[in-house]
Amino acid sequence: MKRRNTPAKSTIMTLLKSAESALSQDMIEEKVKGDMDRVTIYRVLNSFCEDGITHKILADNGKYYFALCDSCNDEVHNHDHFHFRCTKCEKVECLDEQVTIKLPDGYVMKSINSWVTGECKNCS
Amino acid sequence: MKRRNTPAKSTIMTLLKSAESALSQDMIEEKVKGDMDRVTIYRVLNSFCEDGITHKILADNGKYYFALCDSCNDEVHNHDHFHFRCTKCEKVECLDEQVTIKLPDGYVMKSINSWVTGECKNCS
DNA sequence: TAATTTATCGCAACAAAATTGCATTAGTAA
DNA sequence: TTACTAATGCAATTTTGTTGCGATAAATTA
Ligand SMILES: [Mn+2]
Ligand SMILES: [Mn+2]
Ligand SMILES: [Zn+2]
Ligand SMILES: [Zn+2]
Repeated sequence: MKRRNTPAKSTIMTLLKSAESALSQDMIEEKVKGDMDRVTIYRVLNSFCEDGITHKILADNGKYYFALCDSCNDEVHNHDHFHFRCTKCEKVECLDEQVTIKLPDGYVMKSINSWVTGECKNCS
Repeated sequence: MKRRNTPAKSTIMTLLKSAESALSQDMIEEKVKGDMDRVTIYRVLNSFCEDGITHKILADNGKYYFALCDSCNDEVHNHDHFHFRCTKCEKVECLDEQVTIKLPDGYVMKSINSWVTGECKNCS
């Protein structure tokens, strides 16, 4: 299954690159409304994730946010940092601060998903 | 809007009380299957949350989990601890460890939602 | 450049989860 | 008992995401 470059992919990729924050499914859908089909957006985003170009994170509002992978390698996505979601402007960003936790004996950690909700520095 | 005591509410409340862990929407639905309508379950759970009797937390598997509020009072719900979800037995539990984070200047925290996924001490 | 291959697209249909509207039932207080 | 209306069950609807399939077009080859 060889990938092909298409207008749909370029458009979405440009959106993700120009976004200073992670974009949710419906934010993307809103921005490209009319230009491409709903299904195409889903498929493009999924293919990006499959290819390790983006990752999706589930926020505490129930929505998936997509972001370009930066310091991730092909195999390992590293997101053990806090994510911040602003309830005013709805922007999502990765915070520098790493999540640290000491689990009780016998517990094995596979992944972490930590969200802080509030107001960002532009909105507070 | 005065609340009333009904069989549906008692049933669900009993389930929550007897559960040693938080229950997801569909776990509850499974247990009361046939006894009451799906819609009623949704409405009962929502009313519990509105009244501050329970809180719901969105897990990183996309499901909502409901738990009785323990050390919360009417106004303030305090859940700034890590939640653990076991991928084998699917149990969800609140960990003792508090989440600590120092936000960058200008950021205001409203709430925290932190999940660790892995294997619990019974399953590892 | 033209033909070939098949990834991708758009559209319709489908599916699952949750919500809403409304007529009926039943909890509560007078 | 009666009156009031919260709560319920059921159907319809909304929301979100998936699947199937014929048409389109990106990439490769001739
Ligand atoms: Mn990544
Ligand atoms: Mn609570
Ligand atoms: Zn903001
Ligand atoms: Zn377990």
